Amino acid sequence: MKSFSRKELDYRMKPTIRDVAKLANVSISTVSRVMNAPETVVESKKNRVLNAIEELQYKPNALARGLISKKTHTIGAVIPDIRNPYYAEVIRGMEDASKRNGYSLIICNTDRSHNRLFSYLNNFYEKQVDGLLYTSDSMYPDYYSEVKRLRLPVVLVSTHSMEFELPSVKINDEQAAYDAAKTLIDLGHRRIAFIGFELTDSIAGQTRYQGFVRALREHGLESCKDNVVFVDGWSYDPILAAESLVAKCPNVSAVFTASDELAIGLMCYLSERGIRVPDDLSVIGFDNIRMSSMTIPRLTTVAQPMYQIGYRAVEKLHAQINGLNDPVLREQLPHEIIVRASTRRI
Amino acid sequence: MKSFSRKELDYRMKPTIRDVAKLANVSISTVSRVMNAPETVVESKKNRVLNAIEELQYKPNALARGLISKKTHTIGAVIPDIRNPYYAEVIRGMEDASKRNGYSLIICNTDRSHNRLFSYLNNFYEKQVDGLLYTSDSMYPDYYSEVKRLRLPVVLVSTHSMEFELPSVKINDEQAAYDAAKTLIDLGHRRIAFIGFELTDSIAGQTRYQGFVRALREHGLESCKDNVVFVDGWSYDPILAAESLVAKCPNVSAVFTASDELAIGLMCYLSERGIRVPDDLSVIGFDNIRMSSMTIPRLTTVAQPMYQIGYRAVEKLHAQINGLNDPVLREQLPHEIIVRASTRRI
DNA sequence: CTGAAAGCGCTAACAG
DNA sequence: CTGTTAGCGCTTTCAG
Repeated sequence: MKSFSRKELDYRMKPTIRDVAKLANVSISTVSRVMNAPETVVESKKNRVLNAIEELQYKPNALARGLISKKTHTIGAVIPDIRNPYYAEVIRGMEDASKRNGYSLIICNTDRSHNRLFSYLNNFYEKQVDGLLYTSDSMYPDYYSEVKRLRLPVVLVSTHSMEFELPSVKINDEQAAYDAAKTLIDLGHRRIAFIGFELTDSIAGQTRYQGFVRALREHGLESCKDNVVFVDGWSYDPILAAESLVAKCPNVSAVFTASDELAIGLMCYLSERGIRVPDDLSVIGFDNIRMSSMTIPRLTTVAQPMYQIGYRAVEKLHAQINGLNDPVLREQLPHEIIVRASTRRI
Repeated sequence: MKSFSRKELDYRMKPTIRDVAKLANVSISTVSRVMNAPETVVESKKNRVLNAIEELQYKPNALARGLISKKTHTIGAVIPDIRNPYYAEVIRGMEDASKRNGYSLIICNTDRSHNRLFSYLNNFYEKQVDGLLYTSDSMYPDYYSEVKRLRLPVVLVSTHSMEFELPSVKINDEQAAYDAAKTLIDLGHRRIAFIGFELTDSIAGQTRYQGFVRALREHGLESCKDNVVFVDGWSYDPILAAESLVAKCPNVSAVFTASDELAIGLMCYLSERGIRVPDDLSVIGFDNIRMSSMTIPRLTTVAQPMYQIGYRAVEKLHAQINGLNDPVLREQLPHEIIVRASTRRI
């Protein structure tokens, strides 16, 4: 009954459950039990197994486990571009939450390419990931139906979908933009401009512009609503954007930008043109990336809880994977205005 | 001969190779063959299989495959902190190279915790990753022996080891620091200071300080070699570091910092103290992170090819995994001085 | 409480 | 060229 195809403790091969069983003089089921339900194994055998495991430095093969359990404890994340400090921070939250909940994180950059998006989805499916984190892009119907067909749990991160019933976590972009504009207005500014993301971006583009416009409207400043420059949110040059804005609206006293990078580029451009911030122009950014506290002058901005967004997203995914209760489908985390030195009362 | 434990095309279950075989009316081996060696299958059957695959939207289970092939096409990367713009850029290179070579990337943040480092190593091993990317930390003997014991291919990224025969890719830190200091000296500066990483960091700490000192020595400026402040490379506050330096060396005309973030913090601090860059003080950074081209003034710095470091690291790992020829064990990529506006001739 | 046996989904000899 | 048959390493009934 002895298997000839099997090694006799060949030191070059990774030890398997069989080796442990042999050494401990029990069946492989018993070994399996001490790993998955130790309380069902009698003390004496359990110890023998534990010792064998220790001696062999045995570690279970997750592939074999996953093949049976249908769980890989791995989740896939698609991100537009990890170099963006915003996403870097979000990912950090995802990582920590993943570690906390026993998952590994496979990260993929999409550059918003539809092809890559699908290619990664396919790859995730083949690798049997337990779930998918879909970041900062709107949910396309064809992507949705594919995800649905593959029965892959998903949570949307820094984006959401009204069209589909998908869990998501993000801030309230419209309100955040409103608050930013309101901050400027409360400081006495009446000629305000905006650098935003294109309106085709329904998540960070439209919403923030709408918030900006609502603030203007509520304060009788509707004439400002054309003091706007839109950039492609995925491949913009902050300096160029600044240049366009200054050319288009030379007489404003404050500008709100849809990202801190845009604000930083603007301040760089202004500085080189001899325009002082905040003396000549107030600037308020968006995101509160780390760098924004070291700009010259330090940047006033609306802070997003980036780390928490990532962290919470994993928790939601975990809940979904395990059928746990998760009361709020579309979750909104609070934003906050951080007043620093780039804005002033006028 | 019919298996009762197997479904009859239950729509809720993922299709397996068996379903494809049944539908195409061939054996599972044939299906396997059209996936792995299509040329060995006769056209007619191949088409039937292909159609069945298409109809069922069949996708092979990578776990089952990996269990046999001993390859998961997955690599693990340990990184100190993904939020650091330097690593973010490196990871982007890793990602692209991974995609290119058919790997998925599992990313883990260590915060340089020894525990996390080992815990992730263990996890990688259980998940049967094909190889390991070890970033920016020196190789500890106990870690090395564990990696060795697990027979896990490794490449060191932005770090290297003279003690162990491990492939690595990084720049020449000593020379890069030398060049930075030399740039300042060539500009006429004679009172130069340095903000560096602690000397216990043998990779980015010692080497850069040594390069700095060598430049001083070669130009008879050895008296400057104590114009130095060291920070913990993993948890420093750039503003605090700047404060220390200015307090310690109030009379220097130029400072070289071991990272762009340190330089940015310094410029922020200086600006708030009314010290002008570069008029009163020249500053040269290190890394050339994206932000450094938008600082006020734009930062002169020594550029590391971060993206390429990550990219090349994956290629080296790939070569190692597959026993391909890779002539240079310890690879050094070129750095470059980028002169912008934060330095001036004196 | 414990072992034998049957797979998870797939690849790889090995015969035909 | 193609089907049959063993497993990869592990979990999970099912008897005992």
